Amino acid sequence: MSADKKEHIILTAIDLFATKGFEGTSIREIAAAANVNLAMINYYFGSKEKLFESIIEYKASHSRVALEELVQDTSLSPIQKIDATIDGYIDRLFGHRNFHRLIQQELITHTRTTLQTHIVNNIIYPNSRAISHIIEEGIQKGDFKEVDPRLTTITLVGTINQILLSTRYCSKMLSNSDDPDYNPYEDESVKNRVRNHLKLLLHEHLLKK
Amino acid sequence: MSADKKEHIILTAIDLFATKGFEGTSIREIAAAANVNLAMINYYFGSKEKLFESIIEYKASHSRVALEELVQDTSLSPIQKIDATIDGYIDRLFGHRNFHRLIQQELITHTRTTLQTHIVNNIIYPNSRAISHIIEEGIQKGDFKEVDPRLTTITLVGTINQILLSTRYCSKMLSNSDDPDYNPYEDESVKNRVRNHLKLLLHEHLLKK
Amino acid sequence: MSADKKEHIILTAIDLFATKGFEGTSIREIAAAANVNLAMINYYFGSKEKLFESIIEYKASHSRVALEELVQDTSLSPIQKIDATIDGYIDRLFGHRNFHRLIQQELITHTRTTLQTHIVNNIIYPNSRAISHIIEEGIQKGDFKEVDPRLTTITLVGTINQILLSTRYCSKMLSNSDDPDYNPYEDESVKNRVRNHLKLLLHEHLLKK
Amino acid sequence: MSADKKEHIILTAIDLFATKGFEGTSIREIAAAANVNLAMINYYFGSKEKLFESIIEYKASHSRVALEELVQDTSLSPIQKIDATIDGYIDRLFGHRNFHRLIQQELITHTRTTLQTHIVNNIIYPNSRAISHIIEEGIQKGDFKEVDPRLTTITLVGTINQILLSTRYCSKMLSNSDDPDYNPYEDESVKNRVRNHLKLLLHEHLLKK
DNA sequence: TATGAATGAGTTTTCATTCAT
DNA sequence: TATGAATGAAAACTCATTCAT
Repeated sequence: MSADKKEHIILTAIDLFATKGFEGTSIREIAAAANVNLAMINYYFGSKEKLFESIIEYKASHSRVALEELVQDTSLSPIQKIDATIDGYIDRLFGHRNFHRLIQQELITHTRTTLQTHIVNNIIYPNSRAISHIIEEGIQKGDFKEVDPRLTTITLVGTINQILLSTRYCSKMLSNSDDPDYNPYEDESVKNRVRNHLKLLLHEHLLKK
Repeated sequence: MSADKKEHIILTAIDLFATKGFEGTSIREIAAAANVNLAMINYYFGSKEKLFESIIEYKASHSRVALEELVQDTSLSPIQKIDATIDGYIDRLFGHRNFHRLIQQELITHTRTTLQTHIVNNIIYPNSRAISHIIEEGIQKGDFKEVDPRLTTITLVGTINQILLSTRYCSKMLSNSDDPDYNPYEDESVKNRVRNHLKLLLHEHLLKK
Repeated sequence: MSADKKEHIILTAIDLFATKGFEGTSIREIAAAANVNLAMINYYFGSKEKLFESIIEYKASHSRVALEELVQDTSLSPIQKIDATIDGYIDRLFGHRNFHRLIQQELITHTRTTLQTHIVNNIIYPNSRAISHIIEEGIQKGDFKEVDPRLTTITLVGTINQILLSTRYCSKMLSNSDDPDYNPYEDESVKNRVRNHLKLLLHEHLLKK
Repeated sequence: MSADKKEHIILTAIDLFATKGFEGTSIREIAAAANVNLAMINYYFGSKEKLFESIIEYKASHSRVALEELVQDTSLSPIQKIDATIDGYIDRLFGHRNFHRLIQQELITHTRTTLQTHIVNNIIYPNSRAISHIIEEGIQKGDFKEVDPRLTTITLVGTINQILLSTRYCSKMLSNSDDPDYNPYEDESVKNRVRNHLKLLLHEHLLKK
């Protein structure tokens, strides 16, 4: 099978898994939506669960965050790194929100324990730890106040996650919209509003006066 | 069926749904875990989906938040209301974290559209709007800065949700623990740490110097 | 339980069985429709099947046809007996059409073999045989032609059954009506039309010129 | 699945549905009788109800009656058309008596309303109307008396249906047989007797002297 | 490599019936 | 006598997976 087709299946599966959940989606539906043969999915991915793992792997390799490099970067001040993190996070998570929702579901439920461990240890935690390191660096350098680095990280990540959680909630909260067709995630003004809020919030929280 | 038994089934189902998802949990499992006859669940709740709705209803009526009263309360200053909200939210959400996870899953996925609308309109959104109102009141009174009330609310809610999301992530982030038996949600020091972080964060963000 | 209540259940069950079939009707539905306790039906009739038998018994004793007496009656000529049979049959079957449909279903299918034998031997066949006897008597007396008495009986019974079979078919055929609320069986003009047709048909067929 | 296997399942289902009713027959039984996997029936027909619809469709396309052509045929006189109709009907209905019983059950009960409408409008009524047309043509041409065409049609159809209704009733009435193994529908003498009776009956009823 | 057909184990749901009171 | 609660058995249906080609 061409790599293109494999990718096509993965992208189709991400959307379905994200909106219907892993057990709520049948490989029959995925096959139909991706316009491929039902048996092919098992043939090429091995099983439904392996398909899920392939999705994780594919995304992990295609959208790795440059956070670790950011941490190492000596040309930027800690607060500049924080701003860069906010900008990067918002762009990336808003763009891959379905994959992100997938991950979150997998974290909330934990049927596939080893996979969850993998996700936490290799995807979620490293990113959070990198942000924490930036904050710790700022504290050490005397730029930042003696805040709780881990919880500050959680606030940053949690705010974005809360927005990504539910289109409906997000629309109601940020646009007072009940229109089911409105997509707040592709509204640049929403993105800017979030960016500004987070930067303001964290500057106040982190920077010494 | 006695109300006790009905409640027992609901509480059992919440835990299972929360950890394995709605589709990932069979009513067989629920029946076994609750030690009741398989057919009884359908007999008394009508269907698996109706059981889910019963859970929402039950929880909505048993754990209604006193937020609206807090908004109306004239004896408290806006910042005191924010502090009370943080204290109340943390206690309540930590205590009902499984139900809370259930709700979040339902929001991420949206197979049951009308139920989701119900949850957003009647449970999630009213609480968030109440918090926003407190912030707006503070701004009007001149106590608070001209922040974004909605996004500030999202930060408050999102931080707690992020912590509740995954025990594993929370343990790693807040206790550096890989022990699968450690429960950070019943660790008072964790709760206090979160409380202090949120109060500090929001005081800085909201209060005029 | 009062006899009235028992009768009420039976009458309710007849209507449900007639329109949804025996296996297509649950005793739960019957209990709900008759406004009685579900367990009571089993308690008083023993089982669903026994309820069915009770229906047969009840109807057999409450609407027994006077055909046998008609056969014996020496004051009427054979053709007068035929006319009386037509009149009586139409009135009775049109009035009890739901019970009649019940019986017909039971004859088409034959899951309950002994009950079917009972119905044929004690309800259906005796009536048909009585009509055949009248015809045979007419032949013997020289009033009637040498027709096939059994098949002539079947034509008489079959014509009425065909009309009773399906309200929709009957409405379309006899009234050109597609109105789902129209009830041809309570339309006196329809009954008269059927009566006249059958009498004309059988007079021509039976009577010597 | 091969068309043969599909046909095999349909034919098996017709027999079971005809003798036990639709709700009285489980797809398990059908699968066992047809020697196919239980899941395959749902897999290929979609559901039990869809299987039923497939049966109707299959039969409708495989045994369409040539009645409409008969109506148009100008080389035959009306009474010749009637005779041809009788011959054709008897052969066809006797041959497909199980499917015919199926249809009749579906007409008596009416759980599946739209399907019933389909059957009446597309299968039953067109045939009856075609026969009525022949009779009307005979009346117009002056060959036939001014009879009731619709009721005369019902008599023709109803007589055959009455015979097909129940093997037991038919055996007792036409052969005085209580032998449960006797099949009157494959007895040529029975068929001839019915043919002759109907022709005699209708000739007398229709033809001017 | 690719796929239509097939299947066994699982699901939810419905049912007639029985039980405890 | 009467009934709300409970239950075992069976129903229809769905599913991921495998097989034969």
